[in-house]
Amino acid sequence: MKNLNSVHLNGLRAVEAVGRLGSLQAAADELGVTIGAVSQQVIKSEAQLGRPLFERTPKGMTVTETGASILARLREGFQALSAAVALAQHRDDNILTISVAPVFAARWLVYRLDRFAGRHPDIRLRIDATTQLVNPATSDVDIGIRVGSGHWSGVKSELLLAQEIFPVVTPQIAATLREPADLLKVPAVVDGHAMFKWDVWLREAGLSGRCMEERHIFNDASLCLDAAMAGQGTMLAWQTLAAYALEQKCLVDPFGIRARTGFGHYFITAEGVREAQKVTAFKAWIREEMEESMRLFQ
Amino acid sequence: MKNLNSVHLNGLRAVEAVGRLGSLQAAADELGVTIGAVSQQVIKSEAQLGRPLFERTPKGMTVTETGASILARLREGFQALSAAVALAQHRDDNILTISVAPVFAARWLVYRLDRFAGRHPDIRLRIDATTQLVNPATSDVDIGIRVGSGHWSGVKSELLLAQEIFPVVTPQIAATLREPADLLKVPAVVDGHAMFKWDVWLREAGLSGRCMEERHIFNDASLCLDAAMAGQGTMLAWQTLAAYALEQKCLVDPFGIRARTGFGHYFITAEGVREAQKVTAFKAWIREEMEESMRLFQ
DNA sequence: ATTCTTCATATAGATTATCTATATCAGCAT
DNA sequence: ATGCTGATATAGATAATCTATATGAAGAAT
Repeated sequence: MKNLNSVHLNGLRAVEAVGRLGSLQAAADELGVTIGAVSQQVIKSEAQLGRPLFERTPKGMTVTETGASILARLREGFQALSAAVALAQHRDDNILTISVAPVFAARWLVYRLDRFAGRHPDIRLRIDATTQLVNPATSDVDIGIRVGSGHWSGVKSELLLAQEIFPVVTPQIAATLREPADLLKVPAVVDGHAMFKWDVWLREAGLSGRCMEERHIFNDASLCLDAAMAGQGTMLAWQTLAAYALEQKCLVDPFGIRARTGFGHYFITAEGVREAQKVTAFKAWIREEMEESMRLFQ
Repeated sequence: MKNLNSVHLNGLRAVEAVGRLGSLQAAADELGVTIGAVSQQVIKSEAQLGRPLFERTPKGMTVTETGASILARLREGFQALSAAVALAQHRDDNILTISVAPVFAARWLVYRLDRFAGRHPDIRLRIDATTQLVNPATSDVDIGIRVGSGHWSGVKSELLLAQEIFPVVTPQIAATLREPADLLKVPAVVDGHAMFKWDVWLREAGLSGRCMEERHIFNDASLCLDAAMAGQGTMLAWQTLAAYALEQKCLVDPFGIRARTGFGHYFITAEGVREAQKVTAFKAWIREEMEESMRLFQ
């Protein structure tokens, strides 16, 4: 599209408007400039293109034949540009764009969306599932939820839930366990991206210095949980990851021993910006759902 | 498309280029400006649209989700504008655009076009049939042929053929005529737009002061000739109008008396411009065809 | 820990594009 | 002859766009 370097886009727009509207006056009205400006731009554009596009008659300007086919394409072009601008400037205040980790979406949020729709029928969610940290001030996201230290620069973070870890196994495996030390002999499936290690829980369970039989490593926590649900061993899970599987009794926490990792679930919003009502409503709803979800851990 | 008034088209182009090429540097190369210029334009366009279109990462700029759909439309738009510019700047030197009166095209030129194609296989004609006088300097026409005085301002005119008029009738009507005065009793069909009257011919035929029985008036010379060919009377025709009908013996010139109108067929070209070779070739061909066509009047 | 590289942004001021205001021209209608 | 309509030309003001340069952030290499 380097050929556009040899012409002025404003001039092409003037040409298109005159061609479509039939006179300099009508084009000037639409473009918000004077007749003289449009006349100059049309004349200059014809020179840049090396071809007359209009014939001047006492009754006004008529399009030449080749001008007609050129104008048809100009019109397509400016109509597409206009549609782009309309799309950009359109504000649908009833869409809330949230950014969450895929695993959070898949293992906790997706099961609750109907309840959000029931509570807030006027708000539609747009879920951007990504592991990358997002800054709502410089992206088109309204709010994010992430697990981490909470110390991220450039954003406002608000603790939602302190992260606790605990082993999960299938009920069949759980039936073979009598005390926490029995767990040392169960193969462990490992989430390679996890920000914590087994020793954090082992310490909490009074088994400092001991080691798990770590086996398969997964690059996705969801896959890792699937492996545990398939009976391939135990996984060191956290609340939101395991909540639904626990609730459905596909997995159990055999001893109820939980260790804090020092990390947490945080809301992420733009710093120094007054919070939109839909964002406030969403946070309140998430807090209620989280509170209800955590009851099954007591 | 008034919404385009609130944005800068050059800025939208910078946005599109960055979105398509992935970096400020690549976009700057295509647009022929510096990185700083592109950066400023993108930032200003995001402000004008009221929405971020890119997320800035250490590896470069990535498109936001809504940015992607906006950029898709911008791309369509600039591709169409680029196609328009390419179309305008394209020079097909093998197309010759001529402007002739519709009646000249229909009654004389169209029957000879195969011979032009045979003689000049590399030149394609684009025939703009219109009664309006054309100025090749200010339109996209290369050459015109018109009947008139030849005194038109702003153009160069070159006599091709002096206009002569003569009555034409069907062979059946001709068989009933013995001398020119017999024609006075034949109904005359009249071309309302003709620049001459019957008295010009009557004077030449030695019938000054006499009158034809003028009947139906037509606003199109071709229709008028059709009426004559349908046996509805005599028409005062001129050479190029009647040539083909005479050649096919659908009509005859009963007495061979022709009067000069003072008008002529003229080539019309742009003043003070060196003639393109294809224009010269076309004129030479027309002169040969005209010469051959006029032989049947001798 | 330090240095280098890559990519984007900010700023000041120069250059170019675009605009307004006004005068003028051509053709048509009265 | 006059008035109206529509386009064009011109001078100069205003805004858009650009270059040159400095700066900042993040990641890679040492």
